Amino acid sequence: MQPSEIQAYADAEPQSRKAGRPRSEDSHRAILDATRRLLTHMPVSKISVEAIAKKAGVGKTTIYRWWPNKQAVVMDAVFSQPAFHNILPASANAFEGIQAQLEKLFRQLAGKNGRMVSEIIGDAQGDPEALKSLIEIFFQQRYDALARYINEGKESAEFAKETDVEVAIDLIMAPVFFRLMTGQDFDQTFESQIPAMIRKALAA
Amino acid sequence: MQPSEIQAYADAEPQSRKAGRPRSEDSHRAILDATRRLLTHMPVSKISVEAIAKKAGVGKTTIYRWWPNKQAVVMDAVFSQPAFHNILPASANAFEGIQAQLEKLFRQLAGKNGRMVSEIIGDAQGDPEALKSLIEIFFQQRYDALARYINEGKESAEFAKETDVEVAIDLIMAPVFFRLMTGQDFDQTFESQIPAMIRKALAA
Amino acid sequence: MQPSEIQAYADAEPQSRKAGRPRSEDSHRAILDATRRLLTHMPVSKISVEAIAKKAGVGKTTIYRWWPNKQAVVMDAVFSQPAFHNILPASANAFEGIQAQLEKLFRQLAGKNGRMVSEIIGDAQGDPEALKSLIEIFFQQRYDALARYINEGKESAEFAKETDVEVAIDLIMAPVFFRLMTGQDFDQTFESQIPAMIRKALAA
Amino acid sequence: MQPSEIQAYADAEPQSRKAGRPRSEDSHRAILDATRRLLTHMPVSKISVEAIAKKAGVGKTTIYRWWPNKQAVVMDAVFSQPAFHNILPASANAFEGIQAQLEKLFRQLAGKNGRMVSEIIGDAQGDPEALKSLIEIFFQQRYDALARYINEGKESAEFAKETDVEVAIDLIMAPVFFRLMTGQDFDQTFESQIPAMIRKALAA
DNA sequence: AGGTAACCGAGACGGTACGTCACGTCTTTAC
DNA sequence: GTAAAGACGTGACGTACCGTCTCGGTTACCT
Repeated sequence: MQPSEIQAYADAEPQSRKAGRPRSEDSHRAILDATRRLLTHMPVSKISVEAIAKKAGVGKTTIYRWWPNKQAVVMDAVFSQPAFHNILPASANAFEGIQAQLEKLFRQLAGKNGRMVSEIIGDAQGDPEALKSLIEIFFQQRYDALARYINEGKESAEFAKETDVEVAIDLIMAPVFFRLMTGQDFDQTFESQIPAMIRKALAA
Repeated sequence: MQPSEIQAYADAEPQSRKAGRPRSEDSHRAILDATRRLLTHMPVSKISVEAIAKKAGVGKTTIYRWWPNKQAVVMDAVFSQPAFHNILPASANAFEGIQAQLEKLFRQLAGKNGRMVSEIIGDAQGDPEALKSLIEIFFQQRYDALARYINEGKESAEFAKETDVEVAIDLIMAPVFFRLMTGQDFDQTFESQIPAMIRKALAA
Repeated sequence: MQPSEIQAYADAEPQSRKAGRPRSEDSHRAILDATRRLLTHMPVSKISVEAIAKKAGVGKTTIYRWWPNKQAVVMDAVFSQPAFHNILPASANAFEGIQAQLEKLFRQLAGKNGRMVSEIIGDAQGDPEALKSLIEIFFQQRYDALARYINEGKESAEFAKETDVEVAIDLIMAPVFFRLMTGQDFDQTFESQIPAMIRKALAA
Repeated sequence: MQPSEIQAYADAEPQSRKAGRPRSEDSHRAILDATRRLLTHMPVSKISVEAIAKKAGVGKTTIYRWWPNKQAVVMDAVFSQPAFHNILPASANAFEGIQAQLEKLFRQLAGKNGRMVSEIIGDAQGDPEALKSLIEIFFQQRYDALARYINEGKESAEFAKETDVEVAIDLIMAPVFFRLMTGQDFDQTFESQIPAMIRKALAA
C-alpha cells in the first residue's frame, strides 16, 4: 500500500461518479503543499489548521471535510511524498533485505523529514485513533517487508528458527526511531554497527 | 541525579529562611498528586494546568512559579514516583546487568505508566528544551547504568571490542520504547527474546 | 396586490414561454411548505436555507434561483397563506372599516403567526431592501385600506378635517405591532379599548 | 433604574472586595466605546464580537465573560449613553407629562440612534431572553413614567376612568416605534398630531 | 425525432463568525 | 512575601451557514 492510498479520494472509481460538485483536485494539492511548506519552517505543534487553510487559499471547512484533524493532514502531507515510498531493491538473501530496509530508513529519516516523523509519532501518543492510522500509513508496509525477509531467513536457516517475527521487527526498527526521538542524529558508526548487530542477533 | 532534583523547590535551604509566608509544602504535594490522579483518567494532552490547579485546590500562579509549563509538572509527577527510581541489583557479569535493566524497564513501563511515559516522550518531540530535560530526568541514569555494563563487558571480553557504547545503548533501550510507542504491550515472548537477541548482538 | 405576487414566478407570462425545462411547481410548493413547518418549531433566526432545502428535498440552488435570501423565502411562506389575505367586509361608516381592519389583524396575528410576523419585521430592521419589500408585501394593502376609510371619514365629517392620513394610519396600526414586539399577547381589554380610543382620537 | 445598572459591575459593594484580579474598568469602557463606534458605521447585524474585541484591543473571552452575546453588548453600549437616560421635567398635569415623555422619545430616537434601537428591538424578536432584558433596560422606565401620569390623570378626572393603564401605555408608545420600524422618519406633522390624538383618545 | 436550453438534486467550494478552551501573565486581597 | 483567586490578551479549535459553483441528469419546447 502506498501512502497516497489513504485518501479515499484515490479510490474513486472513474466509471461511477457521484452526484454533486466533484472534489477539487487543486484544493487537495494546495492543502498538502501548504502543509509541507509550513512544516519546513516550524514544528507540527506550531502549525494550525487555520494557517494551512490561509496558506493554501482554501476554506477551513474544506480541510475538515477531508481530514478529521491537523494530525491527519500532516501525516498525509508527509507520507504521500514520493521520498517516503518504500520500494526496496531485490536482495540476494534475507539479511541483505533487512539491511536495504534499514538504509532506506536512514535516508528517509535524515534531516528535517526525521524531525517531522518523530513529531508525528509523538503526536499520535495519547490518541489511539491517530496511532492506528499512523501504523497503517507508515509502519505497516515496513513491517510487512521485514516480515518477509525474516521468514525467508528462517526458512533458509540464515536466521534462528525460534525467532519471533514481531520481536525481530521491533529489534530492527526500534533503534532508528529511538535515535530520532531522543534527539540524536544518525552517524556513520550507528549506520554501520546497527545492521551488523542485528545480523548477529538474528543469526542461526 | 534523582527525579526529585528537577524541582527548584527541593533546593531551598532550610537555614536561610526569608521573611514572609513560607512556601507551602502542602501545595507542592497536592499539585503532583492531582497531576498523577488526572493522568490515570486521561492522556497528557487532555490535561490542562487549570484542571491541575483546580483539582489541587491551588492557584495557577503557584504552579507556574515552580514549573515552567505543563510538561514539566507532568514529568515531575510521573518520574518522582518511587517506582521510577532506577536502583539495580548487583550483577555477576555485564549481560546480567543489562538484563536487570531491561527487566526493570519492563516492570516500570507496563500498563498505565508505560502509556504516560510514551505520551511524555511524544510531547517532548518538537520542543528541544523539553526533550533535553526528559533525557536528564529519565534517560540519563539508564544510559549511565548501561554504559557501565557495556564497558565492563568489553573489558572482560564478554562483548566485542569494536562495539560502540552509544550504539549498543540504543540497541538495548530502543525495542522497549518502540513497543510502547507503536501501541503494543509487552508479552512473554518479547520479554524473553529481546534480552537473548541483545546478548547475541553484543557477543564477542 | 396579493401576497403571492411577490413571487417573480407569478409574473411569468404564459404566452411567451422560453425553451428549456419549466420551473418545478412541486419544488416551489415543497420549499414554502418546508419553511412553514420549520417556522412552527423554531424562530426565523434559527432556520437556515440548508435546513429548508433538506426538509423540502430540494437543492439549495433551487431556492437561491427563485428567492434572493432566507428572509424572502420566509416572507413568501408566511404571507402567501390565505389567512393573511386582507379581505375586509363592507362597512357602514369609516370607523367600522377601521375596526374591521383591526379585528382582522387581531385574528391574523394571534398565536404563532404573530410571533412569525414580529420576527420577520425584526429581521428586516437593518436591511432597507428587506424592509421595503416587507412593506410592499404586507403593510401596503393594510395602509391602503385604512387610508380609504380615513379619507372617507374626513369627508363625511366623522373624523377631524385636520387629521393627517399617514399619522392616523400609524396611530391605528402601531399598538397592534407594538404589543407583538414587546412580547405581550392580545387580550380582551386591549382588543376592546384600542378601537375605542382610536375612535376618540380621530373624532371630529 | 438607569441603563448602566444592568451591569452587575456597578453593583459591587466597595467595602467587601472579592479576591482575585478585579474587573478591568478600562476594558469594560473600551468594549462599549468600540461597540458604539462600530454602530455608527454599520448595522447591528454586520457587527461581530470579533470586530468589537479587535477594535477595543480586548480578548473575545473578556467580552463573553461579562455579556452573554453580541445583542447584550450592543444594548448596553447604546442604552448606557447619557442621552438615553429618561429624566423628565416636572409637569403641571398628566397630559403634559405624557407629552414630555413623547418629546423625549422623539429626540432620543431621531437619526442614527433610532436606527440602532429599531435594530435592537428587531434582534430581540425570536429570543425571549433578549426581549425580556430589553424591556428591563429600556422600556420599563418609560412604562413606569407613563403609568404614573396615566393614573394621575385618571384620579384628577383628566382622563377617562375606565382607561386601562397598560393599553394606554401601548397607545402612547406604539406610534413612535412603529414609525421607526417601518422606516419612516419623524416629521413635524407626526410630532404634533400624535400627542394631540392621544390627548383626545384618553380624555374623560 | 433530435437538439438544446433551462431546470433540478447533490454537494463541494472560499469565507465569516461563532462560542469555547487553554495558554501563560497580571493584579488584587488574605494570611 | 507567598498564596488563592480569578481577570486579562492571545490564538486556535471545530461547527454552522452563507451564497456560489460545478457536476450528472431531466424535461419540454422548438425546430
